[in-house]
Amino acid sequence: MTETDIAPPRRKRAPSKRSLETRARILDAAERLFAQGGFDGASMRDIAVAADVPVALVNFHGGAKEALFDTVVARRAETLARHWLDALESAKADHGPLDLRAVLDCFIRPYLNLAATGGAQWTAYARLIAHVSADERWRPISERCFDPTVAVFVAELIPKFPKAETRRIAGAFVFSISAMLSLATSRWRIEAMAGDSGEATSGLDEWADFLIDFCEGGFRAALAG
Amino acid sequence: MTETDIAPPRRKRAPSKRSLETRARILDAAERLFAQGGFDGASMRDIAVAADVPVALVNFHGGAKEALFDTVVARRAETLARHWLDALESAKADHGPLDLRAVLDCFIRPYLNLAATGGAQWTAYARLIAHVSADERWRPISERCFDPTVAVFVAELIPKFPKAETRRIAGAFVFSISAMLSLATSRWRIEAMAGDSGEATSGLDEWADFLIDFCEGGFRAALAG
DNA sequence: ATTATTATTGAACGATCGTTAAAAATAACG
DNA sequence: CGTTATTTTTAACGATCGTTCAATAATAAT
Repeated sequence: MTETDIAPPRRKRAPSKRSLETRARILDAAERLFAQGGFDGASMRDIAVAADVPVALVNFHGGAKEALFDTVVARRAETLARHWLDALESAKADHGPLDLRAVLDCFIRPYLNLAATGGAQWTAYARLIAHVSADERWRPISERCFDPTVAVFVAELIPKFPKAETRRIAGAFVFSISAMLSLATSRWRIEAMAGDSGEATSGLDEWADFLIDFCEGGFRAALAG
Repeated sequence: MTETDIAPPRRKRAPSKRSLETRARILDAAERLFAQGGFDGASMRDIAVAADVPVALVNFHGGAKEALFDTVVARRAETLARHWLDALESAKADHGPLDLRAVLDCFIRPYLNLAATGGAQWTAYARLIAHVSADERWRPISERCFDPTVAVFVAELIPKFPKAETRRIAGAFVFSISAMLSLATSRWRIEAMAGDSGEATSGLDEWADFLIDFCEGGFRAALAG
């Protein structure tokens, strides 16, 4: 029982509708700005301006800055995890035991779909995850919000490579995750590297298929035998 | 001829040896702290303390903060590029025309080698590159310092996939780069995901081979046909 | 409608930020 | 050595940072 285990303050009344809207507006603004500039790149005042509220309200609804960051990341984590796990379960229900590609598909496609077609907030959240994933400082958040789901997928892959060490399967999955995040956060880089040539712009599904091809081939080649 | 094209101030005397040492100490400290916390995560005062100099000296030797960041990134860029291109040329000289794996090897291994065995400063620099690569804000630096070399490698790969669009080859290379950076910056994540099991820790070369296997397989699978 | 609780506001706190200016010290050159 | 350019130091500037507090307004509960 450390000092951090303080009991949450007891509420005596339900929060008003307006208050909930304000809170949501603040969290949305924080999500957008944190996604854009990371934790240090967004200030509480920037967030307040973006949410169109006085600065003190950000502290009131979000707590201290680190707590706000934590709240913003955690807010959609469960929904995203459910998307991931639902994809896994419904794929199993539809096609029986899953092969490697199907497992990768269940991880990559829901994320890219939400990032591209889930609205501006999910687009921001997808970028935010990249920040959390890149900075060791947020490892506790990662462990709490994402690692459990990732562990499910890794566990799903282990029996498919009976001769491979778990460490390597996890490594290949980390490679896949980083490639996935790079696709969501820096497609501009890819398009730029291909030159200004007017090649037809690819859609989401095309890139998703391409990425899944890449990861599947990577898994097979790196864990063969 | 814009206002930014100001002529560099003419020197009338050679810089002293002590001054060069101080400058190097400052750039080294900035490199370490920028690598750790990114541009916004490191303050000029932190850098000054780490370099054991007064704050004003950081400005004197490094200029404004953005210029300092730029200088730090550019400082080792040429050396790294030469490592990359030398690997390419000497591999060609030794084995004639290179296959896919050899090209990937020439890109991945020099980077990982420098990151792991090039000393603390190169380890920091390897992490710094990940920051530059992840933040669109530093795209000009990327374009100037790294994109030319990357373009050489992509050009080397194009004839190996005559039926593939350049955009896709570039995409697969970006996937490979992000996986490579993730290996240099977050091996802790991989080791953590594999569980606390006491599996023997892998060395650099083992992980490098593994990553190259992964990328080669990814390229072949994604660009097949 | 009254009251108790929550939400919002405006202002301010101390700390730290990047940057600059002017002396003081150091090193290079004639 | 004496002179001059360069480097280092010390101190301070204004701006912005995260956070807090006392007030006022708004709202749910009685």
